[in-house]
Amino acid sequence: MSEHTPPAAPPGRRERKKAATRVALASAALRLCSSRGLDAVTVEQIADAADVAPRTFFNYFTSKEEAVVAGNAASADTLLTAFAARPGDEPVTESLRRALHAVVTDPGYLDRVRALRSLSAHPTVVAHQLAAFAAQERALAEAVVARTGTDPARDLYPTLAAAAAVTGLRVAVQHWLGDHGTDPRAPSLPALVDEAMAVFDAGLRALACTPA
Amino acid sequence: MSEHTPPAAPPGRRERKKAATRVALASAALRLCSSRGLDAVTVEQIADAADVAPRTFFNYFTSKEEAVVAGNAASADTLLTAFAARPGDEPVTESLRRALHAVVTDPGYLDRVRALRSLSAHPTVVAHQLAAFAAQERALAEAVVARTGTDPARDLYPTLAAAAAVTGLRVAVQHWLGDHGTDPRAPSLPALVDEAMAVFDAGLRALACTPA
DNA sequence: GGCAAACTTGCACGCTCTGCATCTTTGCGT
DNA sequence: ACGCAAAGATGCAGAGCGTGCAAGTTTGCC
Repeated sequence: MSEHTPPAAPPGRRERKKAATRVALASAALRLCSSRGLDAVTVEQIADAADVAPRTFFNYFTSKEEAVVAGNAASADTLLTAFAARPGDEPVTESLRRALHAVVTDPGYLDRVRALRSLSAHPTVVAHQLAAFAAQERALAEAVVARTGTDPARDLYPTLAAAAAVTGLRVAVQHWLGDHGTDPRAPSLPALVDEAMAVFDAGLRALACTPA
Repeated sequence: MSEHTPPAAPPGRRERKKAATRVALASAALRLCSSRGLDAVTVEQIADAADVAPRTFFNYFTSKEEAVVAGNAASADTLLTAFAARPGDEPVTESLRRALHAVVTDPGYLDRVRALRSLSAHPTVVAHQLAAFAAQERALAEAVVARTGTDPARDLYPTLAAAAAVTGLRVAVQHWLGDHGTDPRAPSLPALVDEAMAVFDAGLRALACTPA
């Protein structure tokens, strides 16, 4: 997610090491858990794989589940960056659609989605995954507020737009993971995203025209 | 959620006791945690309040969080029942809107929402709350499938419609909880639900007309 | 070099959650 | 009514989780 630090500041060695440790823990967690199964992996094993003490794990994450879904922060960054890169006079829904495309066409994203798929049987993982989505949604809503100058406390629009985008992404990915392999000519992920966003497009444009 | 048991079967004493214990545990968990704070409450205290052994708690729920949000199953039932009660020739979006009204006008629902509000600072509770929403969404999608006869593996519509409804509910409640008390003439919860569903209405109707 | 802040690590402790064995209750047939 | 079998409740033990605390170690900076 977006830290409120100066983005132009070159991160020092300490920051880089911290980030590296975080990534190492998160990827080790995802790799181990998706291959062996969630409950067959202990925090100690994850810490060993990342070459830190077990105690250190809890300086970064409060639970296995949190570490497993931590990679979603990368998608959130992709989404926010891509949204911010769109021209300001473009309709918000179009910017959102393009930003979603940037996410789903990122090869790393698909790898993570596939790895997480095997863990979708674990309710706690799913729960934390949804929490990550919610965080992404909040950040996106803020970006929409910044773009449109609306007041989120008075206007439902930015929250709804962000929710629609994240929901579209979630439904598209869910559907894509579901019937894949069964149907050789199944729609592509970007096409599913388009289909989902098309549903929300008209309504959101209409709402955008009526700020209080 | 809907058990696949014959609905006309009168539940025996055993079933009734089980249901009573479940409710007792869930309400004790919500009451204790919302008043004292989540981490100030142990499973043992919840079990004591429900007058069962600590071990028994885990025969019903796998964690405190799950028990705290268990009351959402009631909302899910309200939603599904209200949706099923709508006439079959009514547009699905209209049925969904009415069903959502049935949920948010249920006084018990508002009590639970308010109680849960104080726990929204705990990431694990929020995560499980979102998981409950997702379960509600899945059940609703099945109901839409049954109503429309669409194929969820091929058609995005039922999943998207259910997701839109639950998202609308979530955004409306979230917004309603946010600026309440600050603005005396804030919109009512049903009005917010209407506003959210209005955004999704046109797009969903258009999609509904183009099944493969 | 040396200081202070930040990070890592080890330790201890209470709580969570599960598997297993046992006991009690419920449902049901005779 | 009796008794059996299934289902639930309970106790116990143990592995693992998650956190506060008090070190030790590294980093940034003057």
